[in-house]
Amino acid sequence: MVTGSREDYLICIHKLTQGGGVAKTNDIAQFMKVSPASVTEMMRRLAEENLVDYEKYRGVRLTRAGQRHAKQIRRKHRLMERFLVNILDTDAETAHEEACKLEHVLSDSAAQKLCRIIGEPEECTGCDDTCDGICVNHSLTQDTVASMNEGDAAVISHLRCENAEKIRKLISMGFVPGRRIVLENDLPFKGPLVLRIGDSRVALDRDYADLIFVDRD
Amino acid sequence: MVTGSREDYLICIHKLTQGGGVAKTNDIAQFMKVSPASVTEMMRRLAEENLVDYEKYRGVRLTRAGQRHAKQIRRKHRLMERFLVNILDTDAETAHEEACKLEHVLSDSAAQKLCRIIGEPEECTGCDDTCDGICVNHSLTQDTVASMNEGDAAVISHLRCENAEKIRKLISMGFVPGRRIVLENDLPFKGPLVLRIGDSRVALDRDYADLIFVDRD
DNA sequence: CATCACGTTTCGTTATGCCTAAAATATATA
DNA sequence: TATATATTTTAGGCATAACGAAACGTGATG
Ligand SMILES: [Mn+2]
Ligand SMILES: [Mn+2]
Ligand SMILES: [Mn+2]
Ligand SMILES: [Mn+2]
Repeated sequence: MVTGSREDYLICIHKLTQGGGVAKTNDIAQFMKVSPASVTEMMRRLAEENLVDYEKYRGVRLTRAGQRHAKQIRRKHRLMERFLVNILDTDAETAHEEACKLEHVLSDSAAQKLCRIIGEPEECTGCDDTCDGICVNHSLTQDTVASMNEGDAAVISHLRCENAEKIRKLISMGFVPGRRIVLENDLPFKGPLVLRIGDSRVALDRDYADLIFVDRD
Repeated sequence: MVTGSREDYLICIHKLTQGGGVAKTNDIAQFMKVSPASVTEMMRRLAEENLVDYEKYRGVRLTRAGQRHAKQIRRKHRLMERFLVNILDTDAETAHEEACKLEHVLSDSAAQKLCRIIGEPEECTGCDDTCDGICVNHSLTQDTVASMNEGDAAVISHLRCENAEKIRKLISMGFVPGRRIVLENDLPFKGPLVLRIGDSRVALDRDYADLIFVDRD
C-alpha cells in the first residue's frame, strides 16, 4: 500500500528529476524537511515496491509506475488547490498546505468529477511533463468562440493556457470544458458577446473570445 | 496531536454513547474492526490526552473536549459527504467511504466555507446534538439577491440548499460565498438580472435570485 | 462462597516513519 | 596518490498503531 508519506516522497523525486537525471539523498531530505537517514530508509522501501530505481550512493529516479503515481497525486493537488481558491475562496498559501493533505485522500473518480467543474487550469499552463497522459488539450480543435456567428452552438473543448487570472475568470463564469454554449449576441449595441451556457446567459468581453476553444456541432 | 486514527475512535465513542452511558471495549473493537487489545491501548492514550474518561474494565465516555472534537469531525464528514453527492455526483456508499478519510484532513475554515455553499437544510433540520453550536447559517441574513435594487452592492453570504443542480450551476457561474456582487441590471428589457462578480458580468435568471443570500453593505 | 465464563487488559512482537550518532563511501584538494 | 571534506548509509532508538496469546477482573450461577 502506498501511504501518504510515500506519496510525498514520490512527488518530491518527481519534482527534483523534472529536468532529467537523478535525485540525491540530501536534496530529498532538504525538500522533505527530514533527515538524510530517513530518506535512505524510505528509498529502500520504495525500491522494494518498484516505485523507484535506487542505487546506493548514486541517487534515485522514478520507475514508470512511480512516475504514474506521482503525476496523479500532483494533479489531485492542483485540482484541490484550485477548488479551495476558486470555490472556497481560500488564500493561496493555506490552499497549498491543505491541498498537500487532501491530495492523498481524494479518489481518482472524485478528482475526475472535480475536474469537470473547475477544469484543469494551471495544469496546462506551459504544459510541462507532469501533464502528459492526463491533459489532453493539445490534440484538440483550434476553433475559438471568436470564430462563431450569431446563433451558432458549440461545446467548450478547452481554454487557452496563458494567463491564470483570465482562466480563473472564465471558469468562474462557467466556461468549463464540456459545457454547451450558444452565441446569442442579441444585445442592441456593439458591446460584450452574449452567450448561453446551458440555460443561463453570460456576457463575455470580446477579448476573451479567443481564449475559449470550441467543438462546432 | 490528534491523529486520524484517534479521531475515528472519538467518533465511534460518540456514536456509541449517543443515548447516554459508557462505551465498552468490545463494542468499540467491533465498530472499528480492530482487536479489543488495540482498543484498550488507545483508550489509555486518549485518557492521557483528556479526550475520554476511562476506568479499566468499566467502559469509556468522552470528556467535554473529546465531545467537541468528535462533533466537529462528524460535521466535516457530513459536509464532505454532501459535497461529494450533491456537487460531484458521487454515489452514497462511495461518498461515505471517501468522506471518512476527508473528514480528518478538511480544515475548520474550509468546512465553514463549504457549509455556506451546500450547508444547512438537511444538516440542521431536526438539529440533533451532533450539530449544535457549530452550524451557524441560522443566524445569517435572510436577504437574497431578489431584494436588491439596481446599483446595490453586497457580499454573498450563502446559498439556499434545495436543488443540487441549481447549486452546481450557481457555483460554476461564480456565485460563491464571500464574493462581492453588484446588481447592474442594465439590459434594456425585462430579462435576466445582470450582476458584476468582481470585474466580470454575469446574467442570472430571475428565478435563481432568491437562492443567493447576501449581506448588504 | 467458590467457580466459571466472558470481557478486558497486559505482554511481546510487528510495521511505518522518524531521529541522532557513528561508520562507510565518494569527491575535491593538495 | 594521499588526505580532507562532504555525502550517504548503517546502527540503534523512539512513537504510533496494530496483532495474538496469556493473564486477569467481574458478575452470574450453583
Ligand atoms: Mn500547491
Ligand atoms: Mn502531500
Ligand atoms: Mn457517512
Ligand atoms: Mn474517518
